[in-house]
Amino acid sequence: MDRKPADGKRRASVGARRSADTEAAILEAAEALLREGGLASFSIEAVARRARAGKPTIYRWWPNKTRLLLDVYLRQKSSMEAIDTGSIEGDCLALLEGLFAYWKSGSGQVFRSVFAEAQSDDTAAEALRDYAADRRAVTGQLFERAKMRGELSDNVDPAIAAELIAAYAWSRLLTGRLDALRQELEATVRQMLRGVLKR
Amino acid sequence: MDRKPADGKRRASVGARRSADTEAAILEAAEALLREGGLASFSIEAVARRARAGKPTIYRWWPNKTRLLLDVYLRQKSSMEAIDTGSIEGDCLALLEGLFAYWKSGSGQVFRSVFAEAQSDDTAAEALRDYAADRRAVTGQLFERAKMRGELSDNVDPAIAAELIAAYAWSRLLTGRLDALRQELEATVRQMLRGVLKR
DNA sequence: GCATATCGAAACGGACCGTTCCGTTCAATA
DNA sequence: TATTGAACGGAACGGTCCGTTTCGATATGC
Repeated sequence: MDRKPADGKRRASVGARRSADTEAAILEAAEALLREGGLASFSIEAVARRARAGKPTIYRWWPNKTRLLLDVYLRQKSSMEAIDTGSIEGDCLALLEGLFAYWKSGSGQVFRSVFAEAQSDDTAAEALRDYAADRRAVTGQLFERAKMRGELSDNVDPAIAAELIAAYAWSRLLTGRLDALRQELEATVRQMLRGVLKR
Repeated sequence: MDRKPADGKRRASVGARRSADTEAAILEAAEALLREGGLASFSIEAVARRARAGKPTIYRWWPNKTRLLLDVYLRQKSSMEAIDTGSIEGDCLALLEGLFAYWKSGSGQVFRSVFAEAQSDDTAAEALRDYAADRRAVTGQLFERAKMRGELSDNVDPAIAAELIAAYAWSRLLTGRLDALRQELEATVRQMLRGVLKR
């Protein structure tokens, strides 16, 4: 007995190894189900059927349904190329238009599912908080740059600005209102940047 | 046979009528479950157990779980007294602080559950859109009033302003970040109202 | 060959949804 | 007051899903 190494680590490679094909098939099936039917049609059983995999195989590599959902979500390449239009107004518009188009292409369903899951699952909530903080940092750079250019007031907090624009985009996604006209987006961005107070 | 009236309408009142006690017990049990454990612990079976009611009784009056959730949600008294501090900055601060305190008192779990449900259920999504539009109208009045007072620029759109502040509050709720310090809220409101552009 | 590890298929217990049946209770009416 | 129809709670149902267990088959390293 006790044939394991003293350090407790499993031996590296005896026996069959994890099938990369199966892993890919599971992730692709899960993503497809989410994009097509959202969280309602996303179940481990449906993923297994579609991937021609066994449920135990899924549970061998993912501890539960939420983790699989998060894996699909985090695996999505942002594919958001760097934004730099030269003005903060142009940057914000490009950000929102790019985001809305990306979400409308199917990824919105995945993101919405993560949001839904995060309302009752702690691990999903934590993952979403981490992701949101990361996005705030990235978007904040747009405002940092604009500040460097002298476009913004000196006492502006880029993190707050990034949070406001992200909150707007998310609320549009989560209430199913991504069909904003260009003109509407322009008015919103302009008011967000200029504020409302009389000057 | 054919003892029903020719117009097909049911007779108004023969037999027992809907028990107001039972209806109240069901709604109270449902609300309590949502406030205590969120959407995860909200099931028709649990509601029936807690309300000492039969499942068929619930399904007799509510077509499905989502409608019962929405009924609990819409029955919550907003209890939000009218806001009028004299300045738009004070109004926005009072709005956010009141909202956060209200949500922290337990109602936040109910609202979060509606948001989660709305990500995969169309009737919940529609109800949420309607509610959001209503809130935009109410909050927009704060900005209308400020405009009347001459506090705001003439070309400000109160609806956009209301949408931005609601989006900020919701994103805080949905990502579990209601613990904003007073100072943080003040900075956010100030930046939202003044904008970020150099003037 | 033999031990180990993976795989898919099938089945399981448990929870829940939404429905059906049953016997009881309640209230309007004849 | 007796009758009648409607609402009630309890029990059970078929179905779906979660997460687990068992099984036989297959792939890999010693």
